[in-house]
Amino acid sequence: MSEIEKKLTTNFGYLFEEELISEIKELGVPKSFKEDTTIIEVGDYIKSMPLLVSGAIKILREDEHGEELVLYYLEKGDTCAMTLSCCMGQTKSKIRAVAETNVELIMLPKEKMADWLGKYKTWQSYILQTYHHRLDELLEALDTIAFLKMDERLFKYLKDKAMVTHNDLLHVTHKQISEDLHTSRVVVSRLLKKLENERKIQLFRNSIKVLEL
DNA sequence: ACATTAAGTGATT
DNA sequence: AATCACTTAATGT
Repeated sequence: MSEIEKKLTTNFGYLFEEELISEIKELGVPKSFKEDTTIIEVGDYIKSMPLLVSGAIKILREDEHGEELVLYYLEKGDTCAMTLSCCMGQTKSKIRAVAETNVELIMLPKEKMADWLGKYKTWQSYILQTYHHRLDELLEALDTIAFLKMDERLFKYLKDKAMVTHNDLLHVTHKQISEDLHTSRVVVSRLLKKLENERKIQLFRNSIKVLEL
């Protein structure tokens, strides 16, 4: 049994019945992406659906000028709700997915999606749960942008990032953060300095340590 | 030694 | 919170 198959069993074994797991093993194509590589670009047509086996994926909204904004992260056991709607309809992706860490995926042929919905109860509830979960995350992202001030947004961003990477030391520059939050580098630098004075983080060149988790 | 990139800061809108 | 203009510090060639 391959490494990825083992991980599949550990991460999804309790979710799916054995039959479904073995179908996934048979039909799924393992794929991996290195940190910081783009997995899905805005406008891509989706031909298969990914199951996230390990690592974390950052989901971004992007406007026509390439200006971006982080929406939420996917972690192991998750799948992409955007892909689901793209697989069902024949629409293009409206989001960008970038590997936050090294990532292992299993790509499932989209033709099977509808089949499995009828065939496997566990699959059905997994898909519904995914939609539910994503809708929640999206609302949370909306609240963050609408109601939180920039300094709170920034601190939340850092905490989320530390959470999905399982590491309180973040390798990121002020410029990258400003792009993810869709603001300017100067603002990020100033607010980070403020957070450091409040003993919530520690600043280094090219990295930030989150103290209050 | 020089160029480039990251980060800090005052002033203005 | 954004932008400009400038400085300082670290890093690469």
